This record gives sequence, C-alpha cells and structure tokens, in this order.
Amino acid sequence: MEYHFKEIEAKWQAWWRQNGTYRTGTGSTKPTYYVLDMFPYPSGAGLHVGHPLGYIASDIIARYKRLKGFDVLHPMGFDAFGLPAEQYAIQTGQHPKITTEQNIRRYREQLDKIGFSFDWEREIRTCDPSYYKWTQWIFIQLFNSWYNPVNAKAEPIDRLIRLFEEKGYQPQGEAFLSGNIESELQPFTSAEWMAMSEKEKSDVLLNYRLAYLSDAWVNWCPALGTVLANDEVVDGKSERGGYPVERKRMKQWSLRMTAYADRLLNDLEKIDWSDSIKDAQRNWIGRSEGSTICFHLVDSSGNPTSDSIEVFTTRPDTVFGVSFVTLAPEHELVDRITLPVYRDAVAEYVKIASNKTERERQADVKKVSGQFTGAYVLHPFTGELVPVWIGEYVLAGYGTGAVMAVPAHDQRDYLFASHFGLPIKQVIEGGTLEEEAYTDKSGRMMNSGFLNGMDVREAIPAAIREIELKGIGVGRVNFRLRDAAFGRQRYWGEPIPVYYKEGIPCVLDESELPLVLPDVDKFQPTESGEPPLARAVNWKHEGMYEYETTTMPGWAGSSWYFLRYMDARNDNAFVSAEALDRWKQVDFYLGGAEHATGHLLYVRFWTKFLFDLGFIQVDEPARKLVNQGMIQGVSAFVYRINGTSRFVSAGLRHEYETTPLHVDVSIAPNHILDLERFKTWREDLHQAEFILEEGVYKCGAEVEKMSKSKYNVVNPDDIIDEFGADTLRLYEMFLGPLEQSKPWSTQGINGVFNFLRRFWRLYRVENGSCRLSEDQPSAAELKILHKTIKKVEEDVDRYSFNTTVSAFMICVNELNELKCDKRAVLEPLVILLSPYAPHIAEELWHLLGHGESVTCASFPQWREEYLVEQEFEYPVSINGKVRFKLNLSLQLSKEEIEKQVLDSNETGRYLTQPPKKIVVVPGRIVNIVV
RNA sequence: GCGCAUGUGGCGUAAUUGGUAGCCGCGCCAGACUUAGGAUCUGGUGCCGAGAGGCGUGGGGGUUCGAGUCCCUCCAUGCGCACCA
Repeated sequence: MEYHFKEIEAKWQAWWRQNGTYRTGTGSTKPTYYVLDMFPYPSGAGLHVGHPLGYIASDIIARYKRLKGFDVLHPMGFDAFGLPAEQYAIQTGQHPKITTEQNIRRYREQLDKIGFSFDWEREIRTCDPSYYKWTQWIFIQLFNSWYNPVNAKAEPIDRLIRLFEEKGYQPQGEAFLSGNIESELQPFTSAEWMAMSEKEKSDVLLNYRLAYLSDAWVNWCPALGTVLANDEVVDGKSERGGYPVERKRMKQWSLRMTAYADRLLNDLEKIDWSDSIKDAQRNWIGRSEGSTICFHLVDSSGNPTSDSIEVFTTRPDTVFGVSFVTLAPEHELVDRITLPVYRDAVAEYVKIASNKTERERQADVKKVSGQFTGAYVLHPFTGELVPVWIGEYVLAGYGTGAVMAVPAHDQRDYLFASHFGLPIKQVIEGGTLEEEAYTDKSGRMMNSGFLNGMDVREAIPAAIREIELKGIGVGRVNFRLRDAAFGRQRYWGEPIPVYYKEGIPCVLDESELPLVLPDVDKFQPTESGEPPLARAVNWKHEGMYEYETTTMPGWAGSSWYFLRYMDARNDNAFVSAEALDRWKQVDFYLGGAEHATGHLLYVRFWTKFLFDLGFIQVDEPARKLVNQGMIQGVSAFVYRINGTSRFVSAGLRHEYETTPLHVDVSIAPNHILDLERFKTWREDLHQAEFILEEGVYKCGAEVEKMSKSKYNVVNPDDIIDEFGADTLRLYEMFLGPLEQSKPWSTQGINGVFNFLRRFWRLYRVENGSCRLSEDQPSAAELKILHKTIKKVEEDVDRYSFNTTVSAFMICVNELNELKCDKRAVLEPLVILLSPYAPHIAEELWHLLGHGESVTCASFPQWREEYLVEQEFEYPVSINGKVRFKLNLSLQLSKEEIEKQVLDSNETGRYLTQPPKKIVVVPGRIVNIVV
C-alpha cells in the first residue's frame, strides 16, 4: 500500500487531540524535563517556514525525552500584546483584541498541522486578564521592593522605611543607594524623616523602589507616539517601523535593572548559553572600573567655591594630564557656571544639541563640537586652573555626565583638544602624539607627581588610593546598562496598576487585580497628547483617583511566562509552590538570537528579582539556551527600465537604466518569471512588456529576511499540502545545523519525501497490517539497528538533527539492501523515527498492532556487542601516506598489531630500512615512520 | 574601531574532535524497466590527466609520523556593540 500522508496526518492529529496524548502528567514520579520555545507574536502574516524550525527541533527533544522516561513540560502560547495590532487598530478602528484573536486562531491552525506535541491546556496569552493579572502583581512586588546592596538582593521596601525611621539617611551610608540614582539625596535624620509629609516620603522612596517614577531622558518616537527601551532602538530608529527616535525628558516609569547589573553579568558563568549571547549581554551591561574625582569650581578671583564637578574616569592614573573638563550639554551645572559673556553661545550650543535626534548625533560622531563656558575648576593635585567646556561627545546618562579630558591619552579628548587648540600634556612615556593619542594601558608615568616612575598598571590603583585618601573621589564601578523604561504611551498593553492620590503614586492592592484594560473609542493619543488610555471614561480608582495611563512594554509579559506554564490555570497565585518545586526552571530553551539584549536580559532580571523575594527557587530562567538560525527568504527581482513599463531579464539589465522591483516568489518558480501571472499580479502591470534572455525572463535573486513586504514568504501550509508535515519536519532539520542561518530553498525536499516513502515500504503494509517476519534478525541487521539507535541518541544530545536525518536514510538504504523484514528490527525503528516524523510513526506503530500511542513506548537501548567489528581494515601509512590495507582483528593489542604489520608481505615492498617508530591507533590506522 | 561567528565539490552539507576529506541528500551523466513519472532500480560523479599519477577543506606560514580540525598571520562574509570617559 502506498504512503498516503494526508490521511495519516489528519487521522493522528485528530486522535492525539481526542486522547489528550500530550497532556503533561501531574502526579507522576518520573524525572521532569522542561522544553520551552520562545512564544510567537501572532502577526497578521501568519507563520512562515522559518517559524517552525525551532519548534520542530524542540518538539523532537520533547518527544525524545518522553521516550527516555521523562515527564515533559512542552507548552506554547502567544505574546499577544504589541504594536502591529494597535497600528492596525488605529488605521481601521478594529479593536486589537479582535485582530489578535483572529491571528492566534490562524497560528494555531498552522501549528496543529505540523503535529507538535504541545500541551495546549497550558496555553497562555499575555493579553488575557487572567495572565496579566500576575504581570501586574509582579509590578506591584517591584514597586514594593528596594535593592539592598549590603545583602546584594531585593527586599521589601518596608525594611528600608524602618531603617529610615530608626536611623534616617546619611550619605556615608551609601550602602542604601544602588544603581544609577539620578538625584542627589540630602541627608536626613530619623526625626526629619518622621516629620516629612506623605508626598515627601513618597518622593524619597521612589529613589529606591525597583519600579519607580522619575524624570528621565527617554527615547521618544514621535511617529509611534511612545517611549522605547534602548534595545527597541536600532540605529537611532524604532525597531518596529523604523521611525526616527529622539531624546526627551519625561516623567516616566522605569525598572531599576541597573541594581542587578553585577549579578546579571556574573551569573552568565553558571548557565549553558552560547558564547555569542553571553558576549552580547556582557557588552550591553558594559561594566567598567574606575573612580570619581571632584574638581572644585573657582570664583572670578580664582578662589575655590563649594561647587564642584564630579567626573568618572577609568584612567585615574592620567589625572596629571588633565587639560580641561567637559560636561554633557544636559548637565545640571551648565546654567549655573556659565559666565555671562558665554551665556548666549552656550545656550545656543545646548539648544542645537538637544534638538538633534539620536540618529543625527550618531551620524555626527566624527565631527568635533563643543563650547567653552568661561568657568574654571582647580586641579585637585596641581592646583592649576582647568577650563570647563561642554561637548556633545559627553553623554548625560553615563557615569556622572562629566569627564576629565586627557588629550594625550584618550582619542576623543585628543580630537577635541586639537580642534580647539587646547594643551596636550603627556603623562605616560611612549607614543608620538603627533597623529593620535597614546591609549595603551602600559608604560612609565611621567610629569605626574607622586605617580612618576610607576607603570600604568601600578599607577591606577595608586591613584585611586590617593584620591580616596584626599577625599576627592571614590573607586567606582560603572555600567553601560541603563534602567529599563517601563511605560508606553500605548493602548494595547498591560495597564500599570497604579493610581495617583494627591500626586502620590500608589499601587493597587492584590485583591483589586487584574486592572482590566478599559475600552476606548479611539486608539490614538488624545488631542492633548495624552496616551490613549486617557480616553477611557469613568476609569478611576474608587471612583476618584486617576489611574496611570501608560501601559507596560511588550517585554513585560514575556519576562516571566516560563513560570506561568508550570501552573497556567492558577487563580490564586502566579504559580503554585508545588508546580515550582516540580519544574523549577527551563531545562532547554530555544529561540532566536535577536533577543540577546532584550527579552533574554529582562527575563533573567525578573527571575532574579522573584528569587530574591523567595517566590521561586532558581535565579536563572533557563539552564540551557540554543539559538536557532534564521531562515531567510530568497527574494526575486524584476528590473523595470526607468520611465517605461518594460522589464528586462536579469542578465541583460546592465545595458539599461533600471529600477529593481520585488516580485512575489510564487509567480517566479526557480526564478523564471511567469509572465502571465506577473501581468495580473498588480493593477499597474497589465501593460508590462518584457525583454527576454534565452527565451525566458530570469529574475534577480537576493537573500533577505523573510517578510511580507519583500514578497519572499514561504508558507509551511503549502509544503504540507504537497509533501506532508512529516516531510516538512524532516526537511527543515535536514537543511543544515540548527544554529546556522540559511536561505529557504526546496531543492532536495523530494529526497526527504522519497526517504519517507522508502521507509514506509519497508513495513510491507497490506490490508491494515504489516507483513513482517518474526524471525531472529541476522547480525548484519542488528548492527544496522543498533548503529542507528546509538547515532540518534548521540545526535539529539548535541542538537545535531541534520546528521540524524542522514543516519535514518543510511539505515533505510542498508535495510533495503538486505531486504530486511524482521519485526525485531523494524519495530524499534518506528520509535526512533517518531520524534522526527510523528504521524507516519504513529500509523506504523498501530499497524504493528499497538493500541497505545508510540509516545508511550520507550526508547530502545543500543548494545555494544552488536556493533563491535571483529575484523578491521587498517590503512597502513608510511610517513603519513597510505600504502596498503590489512585486515586485522580488533581483539589484538597494540603490540600484536605492530608485529603483524611488520611481518606482512606488504611491508617488504615499501620498507627498505627498519622503521624509526610505529604509531598505532587501534581501530583507526597504523603509521610507520622511517 | 571593539567583540562574536563562519569560510570544505555545481548546491545543502558530513567527518567518530588530530587518524583513508567529501558520508547523506539535491543536481548531473550513463543504463534498465515501464500503462512516459515530480515513478522505481543499477552504475558513475571533487579538480587536472588518455593513463600512471598529481592537486585539493579562503590565502600564506608553523607544530606533528599525520592538520578541515591545533598555533600565528592575512583575506572575505555575516551578526552584535559603538563618542560609555
């Protein structure tokens, strides 16, 4: 009987659904294994062939682990809040809830066709109130917590309040501060604390809360009308949509992720993630060690004042080379210190700088700009007067927003000094300084007072010691990582569970959750520029207090979803203690590398926070992470001759002035354009004429990201229709190593399809059963089986699925050659194949007479004794060159092999002198060195 | 500029991790069979060469009896970060 994939796949997909085959066990005593995919955002375009790549790989692992006796948690859900649904809503008035619902239904249909073993009873959607209730709950925990640097963990804010009540706050007790706290706190005593108003207390506490409201510089995207996090800005443009982004100061909810910078960095060592992801995170966190130094400002007669500028430097050793100090244009001291003569020029410079978008600033990187303020500071060691400048190259958000400029040993300072004719003072021997700064961290100190004669490596700690001794600064670690902006001026997101009572932000009580997203009449911002939620009518806490109108960012819901799957239907807790105890953390996490500095950092942050408060037992979300490569699309192009409706074939296009145009890959099979379909493809192409080459129109090809706008999307449904889901699954795995990006191509898919047909034929299906022999298999047959079992097992352990598919093909070829029809060989083979091609395996398993799903089978054990070769053909090489081959027993010892090689007739033909040395690798090779 | 990957036949790739480079699949060539197919089967297929043989894993150098694999160096491509003091 033929292999009818359509019937088989429909039949078993229905059967699995009816029988709840993939429901995760609860009371089982089996060991557990948690396999997680990054859940998709359900976009309107549907799944393309790139999406399932990772899902197939993780499904193989999940099914394999089940066969190996594990209780496997393998859930799926939808990251359902997000911009595209909202943009669509703004354009059409369609509620994003409805579009999202439709898209999810479509995704689900597509996923079901591929035969995944997801436990859909645990499905979660981030936009579901029963889910975001707990996202809001976690926000409340963040608001009610601070980071205690003494214990290096988050603690309830009540504990800090008690400390204030008992001891007040002294600046020396810096221990209370954490992260990049922006405002300088004034010290207060416990009595002063008690005397503060509620509002004053609230303001102080906001400096400590892990979710806090502050005036902050944000990435503002006018086109989207919202604030974006740093990882959502790419090249000065929004990640979604590519709109320009500018800097803006706003009242803004943020999460104090910087408090966790150290742990996020150090704990990378204890997780099994790829080097590239870890490096990207290290880079993003950007730890650098150095020290702060205070420079006192002087008055008009040159006497020191109480005002000072604090700088951060990683090169305190070069402090004697300081020839000016530069402030960021946004620095708070700029107004205060600028001399009247320079006021206009400085105001002008600050205005130009602040009006620039992020993108313009980046484009101007090479251009030096700056302005003198007229102010001077005292050099803390030499007492010399040092001019104070402002310059765009100094960033307000990093360090202290001020730098000490050492032109001789820092390239940016060098360019600045050269441009404005400021002195360049060498303090380290070496380098010429004629062309560029000498920035090596080695060499002997000169012109540097107490540091003279030291090497740079000694000078750095020595300088910090002296700076601390003089009380003008402290050794400090700085991070590039910023706190995460958490409010979005959008509708389609989780409402932030905060209301304002006399200007004081208050969080809702747990019992009041979820704070459900209210309906609004329109989805754009209000006329006064308020977020869309400001349109909600009668939406007030206790009928009187205004709610926060920004919503949470897209990454909020995905920062803890892995926990919710453990206990997805719990109404009383975000996850129960029993479920946590059972599953603990993700054993295998699979997803795209593009989330390296976004989702993958946020989810680690939230996990650590929940761990600190004792809600969970692990402080990392996933033990093992694998990034699947992207499947790119191969776009097809036609070339329109400028100003005409004539199109020229790719090979001839250089003879004309042309404009390339994306054309849908479906009307250009094998990159040969279907002229008739092209003409009807779009209205404006009816009149198209063509210049052909070799009788056809050849399209240009380019590998690009698969996307609707590039007309290069390949839908998995089409492949399934033609070849079946099992072929799709095997083919996607066969395409190449999982982690490698590759362009989609169906070249060779029929090789995989033919393999499945050959596999099917092996089982001799007739009239509803397999006509197999019950005889004992031969040694050769057993060897093929056990070799395959071993290979499949080894490959899955190193996520090498493409080689496994090859191993299956070899196995079938060899069994075919032997005309093997032994049940004892063919039955275990079905189990082996079932993770890869579950439908055909399930069908055969039942045809072999089993009533239960193949999922309930156990993975066969390979046995060494079937694999051992008694004889081995040894290539014998002389000086590395293979000369002859000898059949020798593998049982022989190294010495015996050597002896037999030398005694063989063959050696005489090649050896004219006694060998110097013989190298034997048993089972491999013999090499004779002469 | 810094960091991380990756370079192997016409193509996708493999190589037991230092041991006969090119498994498996696509494509191609030749043949068989046939109710002419997107079918099945057999043989062949890295390059040069009629052949013996020679050359071959981005280039160059090194270590080793032996290198796709290890070391140095250069080149190319992809990704990430980037005025971070």
